Amino acid sequence: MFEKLIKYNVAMKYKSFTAMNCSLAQSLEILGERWTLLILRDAFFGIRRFEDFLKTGISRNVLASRLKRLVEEGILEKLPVDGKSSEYRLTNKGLDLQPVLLSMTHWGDKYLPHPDGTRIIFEEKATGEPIAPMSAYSADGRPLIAREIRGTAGPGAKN
Amino acid sequence: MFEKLIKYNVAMKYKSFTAMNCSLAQSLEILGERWTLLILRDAFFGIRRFEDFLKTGISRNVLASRLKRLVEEGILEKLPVDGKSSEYRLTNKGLDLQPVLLSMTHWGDKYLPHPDGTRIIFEEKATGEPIAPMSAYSADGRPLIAREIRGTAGPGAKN
DNA sequence: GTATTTGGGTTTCTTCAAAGGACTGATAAT
DNA sequence: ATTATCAGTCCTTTGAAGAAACCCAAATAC
Repeated sequence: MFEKLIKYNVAMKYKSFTAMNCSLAQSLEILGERWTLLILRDAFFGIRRFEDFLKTGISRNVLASRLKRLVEEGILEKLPVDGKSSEYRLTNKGLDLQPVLLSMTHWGDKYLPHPDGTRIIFEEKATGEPIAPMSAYSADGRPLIAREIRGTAGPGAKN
Repeated sequence: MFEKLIKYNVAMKYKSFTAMNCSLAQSLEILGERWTLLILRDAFFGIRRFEDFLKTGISRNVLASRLKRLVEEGILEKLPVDGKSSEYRLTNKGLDLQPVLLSMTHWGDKYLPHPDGTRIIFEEKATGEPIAPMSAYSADGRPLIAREIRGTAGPGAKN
């Protein structure tokens, strides 16, 4: 009689992607919430404080909820600073999201451009040269386009 | 008197990212809606029909709304098939999203793995070799980690 | 040639999440 | 002791997701 309540209502939320057994779905379960990737973008640009993340335009309650989740997932770490406030910093897991952010940014640069030109140029610190546009590469370093790649089931594929 | 209606209610939705003048925000305005990237994943795996996209678990009304948007944005094209049904296919603009999907998938492979191993292996059709993990590269082809890259204002930066 | 199925949606209803503003509590500065 | 700052929480309103029912045109079955 209460099965439905117990099974569905305990933590009822938007339909979860985790049952999909697809790494993209697993990633989107965390990264796909509204504002999350923009918060991470800010983190990559050096933002660390709650009040500074707010300036992006997110509301306080949503920011609090996203930061909590990102800390739980080990993407950000929360560090207390002189008793009063605290800082959020990217972990290595978070830093490894840079290809995700760069891919989306480059795609936006190409297809949804600003009339005056590129908004932000990503360059190698050491040389000052712009980085290459994000692309897939073969194991031996040749750029690959979509049609040259196929997906095949690996050991963790749906059984 | 009707200004508010006209300005805000015509296409009132969640707070838009388009005013941010950031290519990532522009991309997320389209790609950041729930289910959108999973629909595109399916499209990359060859799904083309409404009823087949449904099998991912999305509900009909949301699927209809996402497909409509993706067609409007030129990411998918809708082609009539023998009078009755129709097909959705990736355009070049859509195919260019592969780095986005691969980056998220590789990150998920690494940090949210299936206990049995990789779920889907992406390989080069011509050689059968797995592709390289997604990474940023310098203009001359050296892989770059997050800390080696910085963003600087380009001509389209906020004025 | 009418009846049924199929593909591709739309409508309606309920529930959940985002937006936004007010409020809180703990530390720090005056 | 009073005010300001930082980092949240709480509350209300509104929009979007989920689910199921309904719709309609074309094809197919009988």
